[in-house]
Amino acid sequence: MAEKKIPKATARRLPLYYRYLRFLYEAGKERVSSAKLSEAVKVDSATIRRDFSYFGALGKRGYGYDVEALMNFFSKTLNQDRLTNVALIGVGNLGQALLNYNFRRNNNIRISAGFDVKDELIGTIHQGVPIYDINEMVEQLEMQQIDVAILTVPSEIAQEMADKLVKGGVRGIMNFTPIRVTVPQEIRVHNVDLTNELQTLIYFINYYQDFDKKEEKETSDNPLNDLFYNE
Amino acid sequence: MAEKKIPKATARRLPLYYRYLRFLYEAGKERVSSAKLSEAVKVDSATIRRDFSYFGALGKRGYGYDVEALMNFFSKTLNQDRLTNVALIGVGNLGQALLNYNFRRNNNIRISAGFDVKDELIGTIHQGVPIYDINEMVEQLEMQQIDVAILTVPSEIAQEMADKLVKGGVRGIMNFTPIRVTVPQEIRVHNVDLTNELQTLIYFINYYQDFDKKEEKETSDNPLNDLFYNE
DNA sequence: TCTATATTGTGAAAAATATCAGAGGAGGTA
DNA sequence: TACCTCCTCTGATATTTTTCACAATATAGA
Ligand SMILES: NC(=O)c1ccc[n+]([C@@H]2O[C@H](COP(=O)([O-])OP(=O)(O)OC[C@H]3O[C@@H](n4cnc5c(N)ncnc54)[C@H](O)[C@@H]3O)[C@@H](O)[C@H]2O)c1
Ligand SMILES: NC(=O)c1ccc[n+]([C@@H]2O[C@H](COP(=O)([O-])OP(=O)(O)OC[C@H]3O[C@@H](n4cnc5c(N)ncnc54)[C@H](O)[C@@H]3O)[C@@H](O)[C@H]2O)c1
Repeated sequence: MAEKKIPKATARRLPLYYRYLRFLYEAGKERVSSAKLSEAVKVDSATIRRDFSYFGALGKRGYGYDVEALMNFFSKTLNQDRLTNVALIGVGNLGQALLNYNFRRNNNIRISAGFDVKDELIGTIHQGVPIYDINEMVEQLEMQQIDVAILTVPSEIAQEMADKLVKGGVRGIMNFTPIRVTVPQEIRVHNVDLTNELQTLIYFINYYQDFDKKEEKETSDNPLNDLFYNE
Repeated sequence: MAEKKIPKATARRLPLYYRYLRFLYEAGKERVSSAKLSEAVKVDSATIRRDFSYFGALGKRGYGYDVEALMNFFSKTLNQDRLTNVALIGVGNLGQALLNYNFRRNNNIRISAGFDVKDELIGTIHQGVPIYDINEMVEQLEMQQIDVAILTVPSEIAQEMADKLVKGGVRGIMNFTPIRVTVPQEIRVHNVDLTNELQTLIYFINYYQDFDKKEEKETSDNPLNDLFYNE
């Protein structure tokens, strides 16, 4: 919290930079330029330099950035040294996929508890993660001091579950349901709206197709990967 | 499509508006104001009005918007009347979750073919969707005239698969791998980077506590308006 | 040491997006 | 009809984000 204001757009790209720096480090690379980084993450090199500059002068003119140092810097910035336990609410289709994956490649994120209503799930252990009765959720969240949750329940009960999460002291929710839940302002919700994402993609390819016919040139200077993340 | 330039930020919100309009319509509502819509989708009402205005004057002063008319308008705009077939590349953890879901609530999107290398999957039918050998992909994509693909393969082969998708004539890719693939400029890629998303969320709750975000409405008396979100 | 080369860091400008605020139209009421 | 309330539409403005472009400077090599 010591940093000054880091623009949100920048914050969203940090994990991306970090991931690639780790890759470079593991590949034995010692230095990297913003131009090289740009190729890999598909973000304009000027944007990368600007992003880095919010954290001070991390590079050397005429040289670039030291991979290990930069990686370590972002590791700290992104709390890579501290494990964040995450709760999974709704161990269905999507929930199980996430559970199996469990962010394996990251040392700092781990789903540590699942919650569901299904009897056949309650009490079992999936991938080393215990599944609890949803009725024990508030209690368990508090006991285990979990402050991030992934919401993968049917949309009908999304708001109800969000309320419970808040009661359980959660501070961040990654919401996969199509419902925009209402929570107190200090709670952050990131919506991952896959249907929306796909529909937008379809809209874009049709929109740009028609656009091409009319204004030939438009696409040529259009950077193609605008990272969509969903705000 | 006769529209002039629709801002990308606006385009990304269209499916959200459409979804809620459908909901209102099914609930028998005839009219809706930007303020009411704003509560549900958690987008500032001025932004909503501005978004709509790019498509012309869709509402009436002092009245609001006619739910059915607006819904139908967006239905056309979003190609809801035409089915878009989507290919699923990599029928693993995540792929199967998506396949089971298959965007059921949407009449215009359907995963119509899956591709994988696993012998036990090839030739089978999941949820009515045939799974083909990955080696037949280019051929099948062309034959079935598929132009959108969901990429859920191991990251190591993400680029290779993207190249094949391009060869198969796909115009849009929803990429779940952490790799930013390189494709010709006319191909659109939407990256859904779940790990990034979660790490960003954690970064936000640690560093942004509550700055930004203004006040929020905790209650909604209208049972229709249990639809909400944040950010 | 000097020079050529590479590449950062950052003011300034541009572009994109969000928000404010008020004129004015629409509908309801008496 | 007169009047009140609601709420869109939009010009103006604010904010955020991206990009340009170049002086500054570190390194490598002669
Ligand atoms: N699966 C996808 O590909 C996909 C895509 C887009 C959006 N979504 C959204 O993600 C959410 C989950 O989707 P899914 O396909 O995994 O659904 P699912 O039905 O497979 O899983 C939901 C899980 O929640 C559990 N559940 C039901 N009621 C509960 C309760 N009261 N408390 C706790 N758990 C409860 C169910 O037992 C089930 O295990 C849905 O809101 C869906 O709209 C999913
Ligand atoms: N599962 C998650 O929750 C999750 C979260 C974040 C990111 N991801 C990313 O999504 C992608 C898929 O994840 P997953 O968990 O579903 O992995 P997975 O291993 O379960 O599934 C991958 C599938 O791709 C198939 N495959 C392998 N090689 C192939 C080839 N050459 N051609 C065609 N198919 C091939 C495999 O047979 C398997 O069915 C990965 O890149 C992963 O990093 C997944």
